[in-house]
Amino acid sequence: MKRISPNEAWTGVADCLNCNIRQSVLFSDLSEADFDLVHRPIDQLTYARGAEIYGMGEKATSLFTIRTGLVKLTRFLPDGTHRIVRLLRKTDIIGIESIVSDSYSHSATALHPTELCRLPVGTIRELSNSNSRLFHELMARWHRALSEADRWITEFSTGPSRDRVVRLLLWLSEVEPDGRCELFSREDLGAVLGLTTETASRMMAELKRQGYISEPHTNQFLCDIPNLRRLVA
Amino acid sequence: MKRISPNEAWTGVADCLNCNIRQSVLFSDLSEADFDLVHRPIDQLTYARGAEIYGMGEKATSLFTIRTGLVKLTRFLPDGTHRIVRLLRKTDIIGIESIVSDSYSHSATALHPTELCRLPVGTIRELSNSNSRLFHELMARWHRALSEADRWITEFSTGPSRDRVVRLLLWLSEVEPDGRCELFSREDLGAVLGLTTETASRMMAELKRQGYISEPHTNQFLCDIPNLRRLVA
DNA sequence: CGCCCTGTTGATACGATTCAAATATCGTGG
DNA sequence: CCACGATATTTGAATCGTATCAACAGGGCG
Repeated sequence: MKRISPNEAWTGVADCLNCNIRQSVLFSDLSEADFDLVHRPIDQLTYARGAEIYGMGEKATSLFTIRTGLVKLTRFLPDGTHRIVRLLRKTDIIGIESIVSDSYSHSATALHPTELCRLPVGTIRELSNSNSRLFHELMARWHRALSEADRWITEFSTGPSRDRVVRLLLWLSEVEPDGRCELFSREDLGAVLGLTTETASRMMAELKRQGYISEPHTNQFLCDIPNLRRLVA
Repeated sequence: MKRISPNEAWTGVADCLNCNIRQSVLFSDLSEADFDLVHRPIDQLTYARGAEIYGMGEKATSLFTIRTGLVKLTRFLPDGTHRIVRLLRKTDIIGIESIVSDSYSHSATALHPTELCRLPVGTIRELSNSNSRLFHELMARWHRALSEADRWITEFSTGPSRDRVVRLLLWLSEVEPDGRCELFSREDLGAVLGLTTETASRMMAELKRQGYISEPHTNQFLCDIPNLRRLVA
């Protein structure tokens, strides 16, 4: 439940012009001249599993591009309960609300070891005034975020627990080859799907027994995608 | 279940300069000169209860500002089930995805009699190139939409059915004075909260019996806001 | 080695769904 | 304006699924 001593490390200044995920990144359309306008350096940071990137309500000063890893966004309700409202991975942006809001809307925590680029919001604001492509790219990001939120509602918050688990496995497999997918704690799994830890665990165990998934290493699963798909068709 | 012959009516060309919700509208910051750039007229439309405004997957050509009424956005799953993913009301925008997407992400249907202004997406795209305030306003709208989606996940898709119903009643009361709130069918209520029609109905009946809400007219409720709040604190 | 944390499993209680029936409401045409 | 049929809502009883509480197994770490 409680996660203490999160751990974060600075790993260098980003070289955006030679970024290896450049084509899917916020700055993909920027010219070399545009980069001259970026005065403050863009830092690269590494977070360990469980490390908090920012907290809900904290002053929002930066947005982040995920280079590798998996990040959860958590929201807390007044009654003390909480729910994971999104999972973000390579090339996704977290903290995009900093452009238009003073504070972060969620807590962001690394679920897997994660590398980020930190973009000071001032930089983004300046660039987006002069660069309409960046603006369009930003809009597309908002759209993507909203689409994911909608999927969360329809796929991860609706229907019986087994279907929700299956849909999440399929979602996690989307970006990895041959049905590989890396999971995380049963507690977080429950918080994604609006289920208890025990139910999440039971469903995973049952899928394993029925041969839909196997677990070569801890939390490294192999999914029988076609049959899983059939389960939730 | 089935709603046929939805009904829509053109009620005039909008006079944006003298709009009575101008301060909360997308064009609030536009100058008179900006409006000269708006070549195509902005139509005002009226929709009856149950009328479809656009369908999921349809070619997205316009976005709409809600002047009065209540609109549901529905998403359909491959297995045939559906879920209402957002409710939108006065000053909200629907179809904002048309700016960056070819097709609408949801079906939009009027739950109450509804008046809209239809803004051709071309107009928005042109204006947002030259007008950085419109830019910023658009971003703020995306942010608002995303925040609402997050509320949907945490408040309307999590926890026991009674709490979900109560949270929705509080949400509906937010924009109306003294705990008034206008509801809609139990079926839609269920589709908002991820519950069956029967469960939604039972919860409403129980809240009524316990005195938390009363129903002076059909689907016109009076809510005891402080005590309802206490229920979900 | 033993402790703590996470995950798994079991038994039971509770809550939501399902199916069915009765009642209320709405819209329409007489 | 009322009566009728269609539709929506409410209620009931049985079933099913999930939460809860509790116990236990396994792995990692001091």
